[in-house]
Amino acid sequence: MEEGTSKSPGYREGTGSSVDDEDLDPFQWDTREDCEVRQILDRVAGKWSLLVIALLDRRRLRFTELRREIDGISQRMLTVTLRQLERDGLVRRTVHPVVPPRVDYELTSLGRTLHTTIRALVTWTEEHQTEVAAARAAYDAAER
Amino acid sequence: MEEGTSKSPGYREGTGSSVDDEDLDPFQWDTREDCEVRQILDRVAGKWSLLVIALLDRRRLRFTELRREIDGISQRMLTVTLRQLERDGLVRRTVHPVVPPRVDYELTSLGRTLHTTIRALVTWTEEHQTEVAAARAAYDAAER
DNA sequence: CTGGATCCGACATGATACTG
DNA sequence: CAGTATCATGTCGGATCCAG
Repeated sequence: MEEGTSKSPGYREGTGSSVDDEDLDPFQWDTREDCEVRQILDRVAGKWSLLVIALLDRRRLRFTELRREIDGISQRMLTVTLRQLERDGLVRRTVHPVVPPRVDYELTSLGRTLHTTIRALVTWTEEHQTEVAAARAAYDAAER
Repeated sequence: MEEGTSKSPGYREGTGSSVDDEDLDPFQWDTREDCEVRQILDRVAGKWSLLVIALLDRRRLRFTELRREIDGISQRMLTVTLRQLERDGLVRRTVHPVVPPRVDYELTSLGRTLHTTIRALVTWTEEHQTEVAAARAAYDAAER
């Protein structure tokens, strides 16, 4: 491998109890961003991961189908992205032993729950894109 | 500037009607990931943004305080991160005209709503870290 | 068709020195 | 104290060639 294969040298756990409380110290979860949060965040933040997840959330797709639907992705990145998602248990890869190789990809139940969570972030973006754009315009204008 | 100052050459809008529907095509929002979604995602996915946001969600902090609390961040990245967050309207920067320069940083209301949204992703991570870790272990074990 | 292996450029981050 | 400027480096993503 070469890139996002970070071997995660080790991570503490045990504090993994449900954290629904609002008034918790940021250190409770953010300090250890090298452990789990960042791992997932890096996966989600990838240039194509989100798109692949969204596509697979609709229906299972073949390698070529994904390649065609995304259009703009290199087979290299599609492969890398799928491998990462598969390794994290978010995507299931099924190889059909037929003459022309056929491989299907689909979201696992875990992947589907992540997609649901991610949608919240996307929704936030859609709801506040105007405000962010305005803030940027104001900032850029003032910085002259 | 040098890095994440991506000038966003332009982005379509007008389709910006409220998108609260659940059964929408992934293309409805993911294809244009160069426009808004990715912009925000890149900000959130940054190595330090999340940590800074979490810290500021508790209380306003000075530059040095952030630097000391985070411990591991370079003054350079702290500056860059804060500038990005400020440009996006997530953080407010206040300069006090005193003898030894004093600058305060605090989340804007927009930044606070983003923090809330982000927490969902963090929560997901905490709730499923075990499954992800297991999936990785299984994947790595099988790949030999 | 479904990838694996390489080379390479772009950008993000870190380290260090300097300044108002 | 709160940065800015510069240089070094690691990683990500793209292009290309090769293979089962």
